[in-house]
Amino acid sequence: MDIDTRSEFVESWGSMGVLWGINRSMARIHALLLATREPLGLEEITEELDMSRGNASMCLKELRHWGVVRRVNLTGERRDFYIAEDDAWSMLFRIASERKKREFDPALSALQKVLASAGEEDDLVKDRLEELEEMLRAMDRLLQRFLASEGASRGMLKFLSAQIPYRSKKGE
Amino acid sequence: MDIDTRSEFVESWGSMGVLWGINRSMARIHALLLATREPLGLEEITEELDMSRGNASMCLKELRHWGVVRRVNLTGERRDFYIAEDDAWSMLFRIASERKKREFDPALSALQKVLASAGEEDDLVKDRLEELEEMLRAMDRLLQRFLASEGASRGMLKFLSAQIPYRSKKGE
DNA sequence: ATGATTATTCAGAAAATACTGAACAACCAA
DNA sequence: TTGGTTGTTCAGTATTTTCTGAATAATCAT
Repeated sequence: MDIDTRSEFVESWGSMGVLWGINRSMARIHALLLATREPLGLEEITEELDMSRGNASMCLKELRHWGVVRRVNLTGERRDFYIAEDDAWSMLFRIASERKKREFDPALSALQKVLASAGEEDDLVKDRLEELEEMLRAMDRLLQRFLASEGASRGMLKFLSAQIPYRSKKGE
Repeated sequence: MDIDTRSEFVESWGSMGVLWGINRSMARIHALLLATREPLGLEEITEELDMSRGNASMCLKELRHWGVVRRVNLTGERRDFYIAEDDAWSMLFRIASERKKREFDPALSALQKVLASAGEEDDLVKDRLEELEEMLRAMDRLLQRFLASEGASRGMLKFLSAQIPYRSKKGE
């Protein structure tokens, strides 16, 4: 694959990462793995993306935690290698759910509390906040519809997992 | 309105602000104006939210720039006062559009370039990236449908803008 | 065991972001 | 004009976030 094109993709994906709340390094690593056929080792990643081992290691740990990246062992290789999981949806799905829970839902319920306590005399405020609540609920529905589509595009699991000749490792 | 409830709303809205990419101070000011019947002056805002005049002034400038807050003049008052615009949608609409343009669209086109340059031999990568592209386009459609609903909830423009024959005083 | 290789952690450095406050500007009234 | 009041700006500061790199841990071969 064209190397310039790939690095442009890596950087774009890095910028977009903030949209779903992951930092640039994580998103860049994820992009690199997505765009690469072969599993990559820490060495290759730090080299290609020009970042420290420590940072890369931490990012990979988190990416694995989100279920977005998997660690594999190649026969004859001592080092660890990493590949992107096949369903990129899961990243969005999990991270978005998490953020929704942490940031969205509290605001929604606070708003509903305000609404409940707004006396009838507060017409202006009440109308405005009702509109706001409607907006949040619209977002909620939209988000849910989006998240519900997770799994829709599964099924093309003709993926690396099996075909990479690898041996298992304890403590995985 | 219950003061505790209101401040809880202000803080929640502040946290949620980061979701659409505005900072805490801006979102808090916006929330305060949304939850308040009367127009507020700089003084009241800095006092209630405990922030500097400079910060509040800058935030209000930006909020006006996004078309989310309006400046009004009260008869007999020399100072400026501020109210939240009636259609809170516009905030999301404009900010989301902007972010989409800056962060989303470049990633999508970079991805499409990668796809175009991925040779047929790269089956694995290609499949994976096609799935990714599909995901981004799904988000695109969703975002567009959401943004298209702007205007749907207009029409309750029974608002402050002109009427305000008002006189506010410190120590309400 | 020892040494060689690779992985992880985390205290501190660096960078990015947000905020303050004082200087200045704009405005008004007398 | 002057003096008083309010608004805006921005250089510097504070805070938060991200990254580095050296220390440590883990693993493997011999």
